[in-house]
Amino acid sequence: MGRPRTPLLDRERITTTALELIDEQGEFSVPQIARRLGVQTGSVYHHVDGRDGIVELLRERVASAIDTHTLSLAPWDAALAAWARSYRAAFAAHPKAIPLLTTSPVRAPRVLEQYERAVTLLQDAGFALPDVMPVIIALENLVLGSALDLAAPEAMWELPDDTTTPRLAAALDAVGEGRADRAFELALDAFLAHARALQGA
Amino acid sequence: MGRPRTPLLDRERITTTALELIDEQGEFSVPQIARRLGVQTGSVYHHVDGRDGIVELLRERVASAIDTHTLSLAPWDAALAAWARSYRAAFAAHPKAIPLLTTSPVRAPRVLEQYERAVTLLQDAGFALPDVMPVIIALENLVLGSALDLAAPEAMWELPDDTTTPRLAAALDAVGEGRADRAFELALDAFLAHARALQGA
DNA sequence: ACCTGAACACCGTTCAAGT
DNA sequence: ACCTGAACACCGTTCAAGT
Repeated sequence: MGRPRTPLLDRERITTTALELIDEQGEFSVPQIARRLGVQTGSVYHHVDGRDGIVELLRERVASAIDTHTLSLAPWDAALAAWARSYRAAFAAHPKAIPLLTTSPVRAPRVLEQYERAVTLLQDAGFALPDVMPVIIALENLVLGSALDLAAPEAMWELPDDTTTPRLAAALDAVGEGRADRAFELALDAFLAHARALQGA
Repeated sequence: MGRPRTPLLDRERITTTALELIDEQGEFSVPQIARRLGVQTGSVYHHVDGRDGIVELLRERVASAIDTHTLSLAPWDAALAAWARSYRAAFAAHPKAIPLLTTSPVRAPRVLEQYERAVTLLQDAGFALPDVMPVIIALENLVLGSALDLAAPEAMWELPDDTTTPRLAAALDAVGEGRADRAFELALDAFLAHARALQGA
């Protein structure tokens, strides 16, 4: 067949298809993507830096849903809280992708820019320079840890047998639905209170 | 050859070999394990419930390093703090295994028992039942999020170009070595302070 | 019960050949 | 530059055959 008049593939469509596959089945493979797009497996490699490259594109795609406007809010603690919620919501929109995206470092420029702005926010708010990154990383840990919890909703705490862990079962029953959300909000509250204390010192 | 007088394989050695492979290269495969143990690939399946079963064994192995004695400490907040540190340290001992272990639910009895004890600890300390699980899950999120940060040490924040994110680069320089540890301790402090406040209410 | 040896479907990646 | 078609090494899993 050779080169088509107009390209059959592009990074955009490859990323979209990969995300669809993940949303449906929790996984994706290069042959699966090619099949959906009616193309040979090898063709995908002309647009993308291997399977890892596709994961990187997914990271950027998911992160693009984070509302960067949040970092312009005032005061600074409201900005941080809104950013964290939006960050978590972006990942929560694709729960099955979370394991894939949280395991390797952030390189996407779009994401790094957000960290740059967060640093500025905290410096302007009067945080000591050595405190800035620990605060941001602690918040990120909180978001990602909570996102992991979201990734395995009920399964995460599906007990094999109530009789071996009766207290755990009772405690789980007492929380019910918004379990993951409540844990996140609790941790976020804790974090913000501590950050405020740190700002003064 | 048929059945040997004394078994060539057991779950213990399979788990150990898988963990060795992960520590060395960040991955493992069933054929690799078999090769190291001088055995055919298929033989492994006589002792283990597939590749996923090996991951489950790894989860239990790593979790077995958590010091359960910590949950007997007093007062309750000291117990929680020590438990969290030991939990994190157990994962930190095998950083390359973290992505594999944090992505799926906890089923190992050994781990569930610890949660049972944590529930008891908090109930005895006077926490309202609906508050118990959010507190524990928030702490777990903190531990796992921080463990993920440990999994990709320098790589996590290796900036491609200081000029595009100068403030981020400066803030990172200002923290240096104990970056991940400081973020964890900061988040843990925040969490404990908030938990103490919650206990009264 | 436990191991071999072979098989199967699937994967990631590369590459000459075509336009 | 972009796609095909075929190839390669590797993977997870199963299973008859042997002891």
